[in-house]
Amino acid sequence: MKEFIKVMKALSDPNRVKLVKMLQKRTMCVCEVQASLGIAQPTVSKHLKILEGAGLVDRKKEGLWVNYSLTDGGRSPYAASLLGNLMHWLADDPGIRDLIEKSEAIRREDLCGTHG
Amino acid sequence: MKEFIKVMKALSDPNRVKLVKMLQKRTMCVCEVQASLGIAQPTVSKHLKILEGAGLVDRKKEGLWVNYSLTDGGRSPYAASLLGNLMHWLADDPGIRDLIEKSEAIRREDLCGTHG
DNA sequence: GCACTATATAGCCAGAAAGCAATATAAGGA
DNA sequence: TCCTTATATTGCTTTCTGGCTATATAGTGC
Repeated sequence: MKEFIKVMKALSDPNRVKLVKMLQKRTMCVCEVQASLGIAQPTVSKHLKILEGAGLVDRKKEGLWVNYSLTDGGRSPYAASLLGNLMHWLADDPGIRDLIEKSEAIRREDLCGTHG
Repeated sequence: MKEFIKVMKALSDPNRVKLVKMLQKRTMCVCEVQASLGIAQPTVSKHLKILEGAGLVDRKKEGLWVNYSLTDGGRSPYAASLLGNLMHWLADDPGIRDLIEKSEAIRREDLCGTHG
């Protein structure tokens, strides 16, 4: 039950759902998410932690950056099923459409210092 | 998006999930739910209203009683899908098992005045 | 109309959750 | 080592949520 509630709660926040929808398109680092959603960086980190705790998202540290991507759902059947449904759900939502379009134009190189 | 969030929020509370699992077995009135979950009657009404608002539950007034049942999901594809999944999800959860067993022994006639 | 009963609503409180600014951590390059 | 940078954590404030008691509403039967 606890696992189930964790997944549902994780997907009960608009910003976290948007995050999942963006990660369907590509792996993203924190600063890219921050720029896309227009919220503060610590808030993004918090959201990502909640998604990770629910088994919806994986983190992979690469140099200074941390790359987040959707899980394969292996850790939680609830997460797996919801992620599957979310592949098509909200695809026609205007807010999501705009966000995806916007997020696809965002590159970490343009946001952060000239690291690469 | 709003519709989706409403469904997810509705299913983010343990008592509401338990309620759905009980309604899978049979239609129930408020006082039966109250006795099963062991929470106050107004709290039950509030939960049912949230589930109804998300398109997960239907209400049908019959005399003094109000009978609640699961919807066919026609009002919301999100509700439909989640209700479908919840038919098997949590079936083996010990807490749910006990609750279902307990709730099946509860009859409105034993709870309320000798109305019938 | 009046009494009774099942449910809904209103009002309140404690705890959870989402947001931010400030600070700490960790990794890379000089 | 020291500086810079990307992310995480801390601490705080505000809003939302779940619970309760008390009261209102809506049927039923006299």
